[in-house]
Amino acid sequence: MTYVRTEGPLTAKIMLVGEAPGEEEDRTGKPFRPNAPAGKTLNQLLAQAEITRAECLVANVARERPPGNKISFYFEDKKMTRPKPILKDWIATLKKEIETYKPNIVVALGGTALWALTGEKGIKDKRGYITESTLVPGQKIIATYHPQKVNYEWRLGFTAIMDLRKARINSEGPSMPVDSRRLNAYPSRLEFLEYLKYLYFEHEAPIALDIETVMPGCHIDILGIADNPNHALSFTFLSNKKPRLDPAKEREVWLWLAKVLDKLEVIAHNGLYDIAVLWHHLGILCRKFRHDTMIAGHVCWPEVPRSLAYMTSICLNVPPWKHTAATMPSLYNCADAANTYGVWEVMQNEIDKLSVRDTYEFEMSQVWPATMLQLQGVEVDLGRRNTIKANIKTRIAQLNEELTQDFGREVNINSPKQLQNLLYIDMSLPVQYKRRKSKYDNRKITADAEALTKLLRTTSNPLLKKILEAKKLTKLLNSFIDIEVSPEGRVHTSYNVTGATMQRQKKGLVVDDEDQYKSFGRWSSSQSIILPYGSGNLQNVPYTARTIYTAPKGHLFLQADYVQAEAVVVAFLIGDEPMKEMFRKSYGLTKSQRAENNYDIHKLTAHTNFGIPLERVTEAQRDVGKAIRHATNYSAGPGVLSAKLGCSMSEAKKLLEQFHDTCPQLRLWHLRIQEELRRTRMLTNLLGRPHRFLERWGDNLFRSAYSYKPQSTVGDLLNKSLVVIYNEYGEEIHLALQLHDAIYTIVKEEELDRTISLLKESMTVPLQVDGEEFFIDIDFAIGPSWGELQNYESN
DNA sequence: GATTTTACGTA
DNA sequence: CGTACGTAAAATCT
Repeated sequence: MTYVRTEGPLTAKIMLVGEAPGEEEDRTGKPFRPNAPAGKTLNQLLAQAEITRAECLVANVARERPPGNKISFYFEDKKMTRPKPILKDWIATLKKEIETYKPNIVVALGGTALWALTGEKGIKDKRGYITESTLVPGQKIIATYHPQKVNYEWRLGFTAIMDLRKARINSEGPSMPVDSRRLNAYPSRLEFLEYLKYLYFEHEAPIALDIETVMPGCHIDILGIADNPNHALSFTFLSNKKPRLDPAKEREVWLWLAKVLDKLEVIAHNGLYDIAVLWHHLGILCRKFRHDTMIAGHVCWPEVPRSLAYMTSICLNVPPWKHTAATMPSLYNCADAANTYGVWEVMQNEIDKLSVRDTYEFEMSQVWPATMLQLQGVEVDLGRRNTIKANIKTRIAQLNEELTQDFGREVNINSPKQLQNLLYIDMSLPVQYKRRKSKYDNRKITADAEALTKLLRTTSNPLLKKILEAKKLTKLLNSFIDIEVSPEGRVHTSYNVTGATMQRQKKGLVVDDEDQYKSFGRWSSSQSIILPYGSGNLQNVPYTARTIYTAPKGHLFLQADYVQAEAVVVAFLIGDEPMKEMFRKSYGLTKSQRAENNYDIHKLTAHTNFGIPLERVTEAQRDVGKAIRHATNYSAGPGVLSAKLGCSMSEAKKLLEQFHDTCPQLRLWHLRIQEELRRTRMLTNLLGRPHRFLERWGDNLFRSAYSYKPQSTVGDLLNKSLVVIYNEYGEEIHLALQLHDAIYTIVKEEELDRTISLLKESMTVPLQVDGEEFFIDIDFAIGPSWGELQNYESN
């Protein structure tokens, strides 16, 4: 084993510390070799951060390559907190090197280096902030992701580059950055009142607002305001969930706050939450909420985390503070407010630099209908709900009883493990594997619905049919029928304008959630933490469960949905003339008129694919057309198609080839998308929303990119209409739900036709591809509940 | 008790 | 080698 020495000029301002040598490092005795993956990536990241590697000291914590490149080898315990003696020695060496060479800043590359320098774990939360080392007290450090982690998760490269830039900026001297913020976390009531009066009478610029809330119910316990990035006050209303002030005195504070919020423009981070709570609990309308840093983050960097802690690490040079949430909540809140202000100033520039102001304002305008929909909720017909619930329960019990008889014992079919054992061991059925995302992934045994369906098809075993039915009903019951409703008999959902959920309840606290953060401009829907009633997500309720949502007496559920929206966009984007022709001809026709004329995209696909005259395409052939169209639009493979159609792989392959022969435009368009990506890694949808893709160059990136323009155009189109309906006709149109390409309203029967014409007018928005204008048709359907909608053709 | 995995609902 | 989203129950970890 070669000892890998620290490399670079001894007078370096920046010292980079990695984890351990790899194969190439072991061979050459030098750290981060450019011909090894991690070294290559490190060099790329440094170049982008404008750091000259030759001017840096480069070291590793461990000086010899561990077996299998596994750093855990050097630890006594699995959690990697107790180093073995050899690692202790190396850390002592590192300490000595830092003390001797005195770099201005040490960059910890990855979790192991962070731990060695500070004793702390959790690179994701600790990265991006300038802190002091505990290994060498007084030594300035910053942590970022290890280059090898960036290799595995390419999108982290953006973050690593930003962190390295911060390191460069902080490398001019050894001293810690000056923190000039004045955070007043414990003002007296009079002091806070004075501050509110000052804001009301003298302050003119926007203020940043942040609230902390306690569960259950999201009552405000702390409220912070910043009037600039360096000055904030936080006032505590509740301690141990009890008011600190007597009601009259507390009311005075809220009254002044309401006056301030009525006068000054407000900046917030995920202000959707704050304004909903202020309105719901206090009746305070934050009418000048104009700026949101989370929305700014989403618009500027759609594939990057959007929590305040993350954005602050990228935008500002302030100390970390999120760890103070539990111990010093008011100071934490105060820093939240100040940092929100600071991030906002930076993002203002970024918005203009990236020319995304229109998209930003567009997302801001969605805040109001989203808030209204969350607080309003949807009524549940409890009588109906209970009937359905009882019926499903009876059927499940019956099926379970039969299955127990059939198996000769009790089997929990909702347990993947038990079901697999039953199918593949007890019943000796052929083992089914999950479709892999990549051929390099391991094959995984599965007993999911797709596997069961396939087994049912090949073996015709009636047990499988029962299992499928029981599983489906259990899901329906647990997720969508057996739900808790509010005392008012309603359910609520939180619509997330920036796509993925950003906050959720954890141990009673509201925390940021950063697991997923990619969004193409469509809203997501999740459990409202203010009004936690219902199944949470209202965008995935199955048709059978929708019947429990009924319109009040004398009212109807009205659905307005864009017809074949994504397919229309695809047709015009790829320049498929027969498809465009069909959509042009059918535009403005009613559903029945389209049917009479065989204006049907899937029939058309079957027609071009099999050469069958349009009017002679059978239902079965149409289904094949539909499956092919679906598969090809999103560049799915033959595996998906064969599963969908229940045909063999070779048949599916043939169908796909046939499709591409008759519709070469699609593949050409895919190539054009690749070319567009190659130039700037940016795609812009038909409504001007840009999206910068951060994933590694390859098929996954391409597939994601192919779906971007159609999906996000339709999402934006619908939200654009929704905002118009809310702003222009909010008083007379009762909006109920948003479902990506459909808007649901509740109407009085006598106002049906007028509402339809207003909706039609608001939803008719022109789109353009290469100067050619087109529209997407709108269909209407009505019914007594969300689940019983019938096509409605008004005059 | 907390976190991860598996499965599954919608567009 | 569809994508995107959120949630429930089981499995697994600590």
